[in-house]
Amino acid sequence: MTSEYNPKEIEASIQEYWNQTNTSSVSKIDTPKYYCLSMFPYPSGKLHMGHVRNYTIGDVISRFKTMNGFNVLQPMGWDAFGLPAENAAIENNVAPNIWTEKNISHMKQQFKKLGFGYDWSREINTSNPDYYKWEQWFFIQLFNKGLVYRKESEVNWDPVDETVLANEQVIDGKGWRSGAIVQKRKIDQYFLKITDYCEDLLEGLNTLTDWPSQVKLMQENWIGKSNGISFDFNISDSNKKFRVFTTRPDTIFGATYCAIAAEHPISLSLAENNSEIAAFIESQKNLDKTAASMAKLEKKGIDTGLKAIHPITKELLPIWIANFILMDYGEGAVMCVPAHDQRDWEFATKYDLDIRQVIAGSSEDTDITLSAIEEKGNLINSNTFDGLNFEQAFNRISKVLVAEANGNVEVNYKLRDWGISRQRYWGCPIPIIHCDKCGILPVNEKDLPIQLPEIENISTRGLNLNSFEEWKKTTCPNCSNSAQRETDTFDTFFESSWYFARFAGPSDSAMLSEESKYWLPVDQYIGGIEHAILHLLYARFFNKLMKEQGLIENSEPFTKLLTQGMVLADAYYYLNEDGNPVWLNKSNVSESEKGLISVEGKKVIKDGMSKMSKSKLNGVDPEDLMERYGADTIRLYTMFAAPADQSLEWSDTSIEGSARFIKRLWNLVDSMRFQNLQEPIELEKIAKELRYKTHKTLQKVTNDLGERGSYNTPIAATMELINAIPEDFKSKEIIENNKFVVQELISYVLRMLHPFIPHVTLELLKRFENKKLVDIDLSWPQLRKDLLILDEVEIVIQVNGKVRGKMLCSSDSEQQHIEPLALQHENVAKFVDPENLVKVIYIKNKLINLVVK
RNA sequence: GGGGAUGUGAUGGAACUGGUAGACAUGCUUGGCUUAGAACCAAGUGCCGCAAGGCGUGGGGGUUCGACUCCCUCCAUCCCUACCA
Repeated sequence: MTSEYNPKEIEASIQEYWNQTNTSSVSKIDTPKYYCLSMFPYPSGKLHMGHVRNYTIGDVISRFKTMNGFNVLQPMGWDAFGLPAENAAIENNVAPNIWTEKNISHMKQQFKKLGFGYDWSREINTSNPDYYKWEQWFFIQLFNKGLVYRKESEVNWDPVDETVLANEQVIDGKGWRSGAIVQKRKIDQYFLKITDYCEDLLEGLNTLTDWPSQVKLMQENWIGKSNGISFDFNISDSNKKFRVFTTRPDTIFGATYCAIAAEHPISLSLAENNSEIAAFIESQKNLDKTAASMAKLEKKGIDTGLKAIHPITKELLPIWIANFILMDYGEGAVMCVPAHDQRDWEFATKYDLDIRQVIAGSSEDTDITLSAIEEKGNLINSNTFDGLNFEQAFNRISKVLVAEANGNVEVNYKLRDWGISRQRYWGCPIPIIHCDKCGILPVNEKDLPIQLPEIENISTRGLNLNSFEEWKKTTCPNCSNSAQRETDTFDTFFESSWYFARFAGPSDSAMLSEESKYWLPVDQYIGGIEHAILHLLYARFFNKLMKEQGLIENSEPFTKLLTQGMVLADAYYYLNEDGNPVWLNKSNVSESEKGLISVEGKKVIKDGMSKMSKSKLNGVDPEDLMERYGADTIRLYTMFAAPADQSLEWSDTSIEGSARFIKRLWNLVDSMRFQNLQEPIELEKIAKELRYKTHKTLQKVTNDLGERGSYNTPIAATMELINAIPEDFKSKEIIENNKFVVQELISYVLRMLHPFIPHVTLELLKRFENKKLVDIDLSWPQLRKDLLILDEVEIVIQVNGKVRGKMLCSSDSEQQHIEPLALQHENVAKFVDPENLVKVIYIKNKLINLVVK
C-alpha cells in the first residue's frame, strides 16, 4: 500500500493540476487583498541559486497568505533591457531581442518546474513596446513639468571599440574587450531632478515601519543631508576668488591650505602658461572617479604657487591642485583642515604642509601626528572662538563668513540628480526629437511608442542607436522640417522603477488602469540586499512622481520589505605563470596528500565562501539539482539552510538532509489513512503532551511566517514535532484516542509545510484524506488556545546565575511556594547556605535565582 | 575613504522581550541490516576532566542577581559606493 517517493512524477502531476485549474491567476476584486512581489529577474539565460532563493521566499509568503484567506497577487516578469543582451549579440551574432526571448522561454519553464504560483496573465517584458510605450509617455509628462534637464557629463570611452563603457566594463582603466586605455569624454546627457525630492524621500522613510532598519539607514546616508556653508576665498595679488563648501566651519582656524580640482577653472587657466601644471592635469584626465576607486587613489597634487587669503585671519594659504577633489562635487574646491579631516591630513603629511589642531580631542591619547581628529569638540587655538562647542562655533563663525566672505549657510545633500542617458542599443529609446530650428522637443504622444529599430548586422564593436542612420531621420513635431531622433536610451533602472504598478493594473489605453488602485501598494516586496539603495530609491522616487501625476494614491510603493542575503559557495583557483588566478569549478578539484590539486595537477588554493558568480565558476545550477532531487527539496533546503536575510552558504551534503526529510515524511504519512474520529474528552498523559506540542508548533509557525518573517525556524519546529511522535503511536495497534492526536498532527504538519513544499504536501493530503485535489481544504489550521495551557511547568533553579537544578511545579506558582522547594533541591543545597542568602529573583514559570554571599 | 551588515560546536544554524547556550540539520563515531557498498534504522557527539566540577557565543573591558542578547573598544569577513542588474 505504501509507495516510493517519486518527486518527478508527483511534481509534474501537481503542476498539471495547477495549470488546469489556473490556481494562481487573480480576477476577483475582493478583500483582504495581498500583493506579494519578488524583484523580477534579468533574463540572463537560466535561473541561478540567488533567483531560486528569492522566488521561493515570495512563493512561501504568497501561499501562506492564500491559506489565510487573502486574495493574493503574485506576478512575474522580465527586466529585459540591459548590457548582457548586447554582449551576447556581439559574441554569438544573435539579435538581442531573439536572445532575450529564448532566455525568457527557458527561464519561464524553470519557474514552472519550481512550482512558483505566478499569475502569468500579467507577465511583463520591459523590452516589449506595449510596456515601454508608457515609460516614454511618462517621461514626456516629466519633461513637460520641467523635471528633466540636459547637462554635460563624463562617460567611459573605449577608443578602439568606439563605444561607451559601463563602469564594470572598465578593468584597471582598460576596456574589457579591446584592452584599450579608457578615456573620459564629456557629452550632453539627460538628468532627472531627484534632488528636488530629497526631503520627501527622507521623510517617507519614517513611514516605512516594515522595512529593515539597515536599508532605511543606508538610504538616509545616501541622501546625506548636512548643514554647511559656502563662502569665497580671495586670491592674494589678484582680483580673482574661488568658492568652497564646508560642513565644518568650526575648524576654519585649522585651515592651512586650499585644494582645487584638476578641472577647476583656476587650474585650467594656470595650465595655459605652466607646463608642469598642464602635465599634472593631463595625468589626472582619465582618472576613474567611482567612489570605490577614489578610495584606493594615491593622493597627488601640485602647488599652484597662488595664495588664498584666509577670510578671518587674513593669513596666506597655499592653493594646491589635488586629485581627490572632484569638480562635480560641491564647488570643486575646499578649504583643507589636516588636523580634522583624514584626507587632508594624508595630503598634508605627504607634501609637508602645516597641521594645526583647533578642536580638543576627547581623550588624552589623541595625537595629530598620527591621524586627524575628526570628532566634534570644543574649539582651541581659534582666537575669540575658543571654548565654543560645535553648534555655537558653527553659528558664530558662519555669521562672520556671511558678513565678510559672501557666505551662505545652506543645507546640502549628497544625493545627485539621476543621470538617465545611456549610449546603447538595447534599451528604451528616449522620446525626444532634435530640430535645428525648434531645439529639443518631446515626441507627440500619438506617435508613441518610439520603437527600437530592427538590427540588420551586428557590429563587433559596441551597439548603439547612433549608427541607425535611417531610424534617426524624422520630422519636427513643431515645424515639420526634417529632424533627428534622440539616440540615447534610458538607464534600465527606469523600467524597474514602475513595473510594480504596471503589474497591478495593466492596460492598453493607459499607463495604469483603475484596478491598480485596488492592488497598490505592494504589501510585501522581496529582493536582494544589493538593491538596498539604487533600485529601491528610484522606485520610491517614481512612486512619488506617479502620485503627483494622479496615477496612483499611495505615497510609498512597498509597505513591507524583505532583503534577502546572497548565495555563497566555496571558490577555488590556481595561479598561472603570470601570477593571476585561474578559477576552477569544484568538480575539477580533488584532495591529494599534497593538498588540493586540479585535474591538471596544479596546486589549488581555496578562496573561501564568495558570491556565486560566472567568473569564479562556483555556481550551482538549480537545473541539475531539480533533476536530482526535485523542486520541493531545493525549496526546502534554500529556506531551511539560513535565515532569509542572511547569506546562504551552499553545501552539497546539506541538501541531502532536506531530501531525506521529505522521504521520511512521505514514508510516515503514506502508511496512514485518515479516519473521521471524534475529538476525545480525556487523553493519556503522553498523548496530551503530543497534542500540546502540535498546537504549540502551530502557534510558533503561524507567528514565524505571519509576524516575524522567519522562514528557517518553522521548518525546524515542524521537524521537531514529527520527531516527537512516540514510536508506538505509529503502529497499527494504536488506540483510537491516540490515533486522533496523530491524525491531527499529520494534517497540521502537511498544511504548515505546504507553503514550502507544495507538491509533496498536496499529494500526501490527497492520499491521507483520500480526496480529489480540488476537494482538499487548504486553509491554515485553527489554533486552539485552550490546548496551550499546562498544569505543570519546569522551573530552573540558579545559584548566582548558574543552573544548579530543575524541578516540576504546578504552573503559575508564587515565589513563596517555590523558594522553599528550591532550597530543598538536593543539588542546590550543596551550593546554598541559607544564612548567606542575600537575594532571590523569581521569574514566574521560568526560573528562580538564589543569590548568595 | 564613506555607508551597511555579519562573527555561536567539526559545519549550516537555534535561543523571538536580558532568564536553561547549542533546538533542527549536516558531518563524524559505534552498532544493526547487507556477500559488499549505497540507502535505511538505532545510539552517541561543545571543550577539559575518572568524577565532582570547571570552561565556553571573534578578542579585551563594562552594566546586571543573570549577557549570544545592552554599552565601550579592538579584530576579521562580506555587500553597496551612483553606467552590472
